[in-house]
Amino acid sequence: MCFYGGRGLTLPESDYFCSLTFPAPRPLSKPIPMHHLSEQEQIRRNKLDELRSLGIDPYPSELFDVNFYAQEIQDNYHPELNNFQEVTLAGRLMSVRVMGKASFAELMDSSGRIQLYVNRDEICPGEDKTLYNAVFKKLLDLGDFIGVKGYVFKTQVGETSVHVKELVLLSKSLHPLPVVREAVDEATGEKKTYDAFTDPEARYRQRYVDLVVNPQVRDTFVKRTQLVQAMRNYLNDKGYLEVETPILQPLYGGAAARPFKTFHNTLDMTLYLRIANELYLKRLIVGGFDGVYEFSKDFRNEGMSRFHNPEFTQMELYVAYKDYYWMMDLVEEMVERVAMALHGKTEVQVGQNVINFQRPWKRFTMAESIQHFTGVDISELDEEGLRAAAKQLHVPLDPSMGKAKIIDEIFGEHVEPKLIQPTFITDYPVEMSPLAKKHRSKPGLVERFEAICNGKEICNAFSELNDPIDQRQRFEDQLELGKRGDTEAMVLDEDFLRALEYGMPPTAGLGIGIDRLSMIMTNSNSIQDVLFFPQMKPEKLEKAPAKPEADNS
RNA sequence: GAUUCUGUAGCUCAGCUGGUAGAGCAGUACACUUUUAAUGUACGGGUCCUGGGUUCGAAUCCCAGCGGGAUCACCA
Repeated sequence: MCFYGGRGLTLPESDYFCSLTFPAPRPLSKPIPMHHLSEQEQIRRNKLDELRSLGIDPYPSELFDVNFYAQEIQDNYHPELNNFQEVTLAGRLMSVRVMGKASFAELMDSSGRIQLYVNRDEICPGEDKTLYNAVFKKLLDLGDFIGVKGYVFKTQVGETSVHVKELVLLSKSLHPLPVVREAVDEATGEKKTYDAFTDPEARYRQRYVDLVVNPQVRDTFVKRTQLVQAMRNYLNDKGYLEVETPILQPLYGGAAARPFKTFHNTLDMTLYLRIANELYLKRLIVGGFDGVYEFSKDFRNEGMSRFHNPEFTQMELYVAYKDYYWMMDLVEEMVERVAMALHGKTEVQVGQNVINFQRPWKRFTMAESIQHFTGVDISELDEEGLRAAAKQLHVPLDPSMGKAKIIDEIFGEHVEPKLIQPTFITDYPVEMSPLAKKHRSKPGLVERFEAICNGKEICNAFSELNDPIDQRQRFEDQLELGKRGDTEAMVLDEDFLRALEYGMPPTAGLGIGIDRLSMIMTNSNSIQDVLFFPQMKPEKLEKAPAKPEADNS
């Protein structure tokens, strides 16, 4: 069966490379005056025409079945085994070294790279040497997708290579890729990279280019996905239900943050993009599920930094009949498992530090941690005393700050940045946690913990507040804050209160920042490095020619 | 939002006290049948982010704007 026709310059005996009737050459493409073309871009466009005039479709439709990937050949080829003697590979052409009638090239597929050996008389066994002399040497460019068939061997210098017997163009690249090259320094044995594609703006805007030329970027995103999969597997094994809740919400809730606002035309109403999942997931616990979780994009209309993107990913989990101590155990186990899944060990290099996620993690109450790092015992202090302590510790305050906020400032200034190894901080002031249950024995505190790692919070969890009367009071306190101008104060969600009134079992809840955890697990310095397409201002592109207005008459 | 650095060829970067731009890689052409940052020779390639200003003359100095990075503030 021939399912790969349309190639004029390929070998007829191959399934993939069979020759059928040529497609009629299209009219030569003229330079399209959409934007300024560089010399190299124009040359590549000209090559399209030349290819078509040779009967070669630069964008063939037929599938191209590969039977191996570059990496598995690199890993498993042994000359004495004489394996990989019929391989079909496809990928981008990343380098070419022409040496007369033979050439070396590098093919990159989704797994990695492998060298190709292309010999004129092997790919052109007959009189016609056009495929080699014209197509391969002149009309192919770095970045083009090609397919090859051949056998694997080792060159004299020991490089595992594919001896190409057949070669086809699968897709022409019109935009030159950055040419990044690597070499091993003979003196030091270190790998050196030349002309790396490093400009952050270009890398983030054109992530596709970043992914093509920077293999470590690809690794980072694969690890991010593995992280999510490891968590999902863990939670599924426990029998919890993955669910989906609304992103467009008439009321936003579950966190202290400013929302994005949008509008639904048919309903004629304002909607908000969710800032957290909490209130919907708890409704599902009310509804009778024992354990529910959601990986969710949340949206917060706030400042951006290397730790903040306007949309970010959280995993929230709620489990009935549990409390926050139980949830700490779960977090330890789950994150340890993530580290193992990604690195095969519990230690992870992050910047200058090696972070060890092995259980058990250290646990301090917030007051203990402050005492440990500052020597000040805040647990018995009133607002006046806290203010004095903050001043002594050089923590800047403003007069509007209450007791809880002052404690939070001291903690943020003197404790959090020093917690490098994963550490649980427990028992927060009630004013900062309007959705958490009051502590069973410590007045003024709630049953809440955060896990801090590398100086940053990676998760936040409580014994969930399920007393509807208390919850209403907390919401009303938030409304007061809102009236006083706190733009992040929570709004009162009457339906959520109604749900609690029906009764919610004691429940432990968790929110874990997937982007933050990904940064740590991949040793990334910026959230932009763990988001494929971080939010950026629009790029100034040259204007396309004005489109005629659609005729709606 | 504040401070600061930054924007030059497809990529990485030079470009001094102002005189209309250079290098390496990439590209084009030729040579070369096991190379590997292949090599050799030759040749092309620029809206110096944008707009003003100063000047005989601006990539360079000044002002404004746009984009980006870093740090800080708010936040996860």
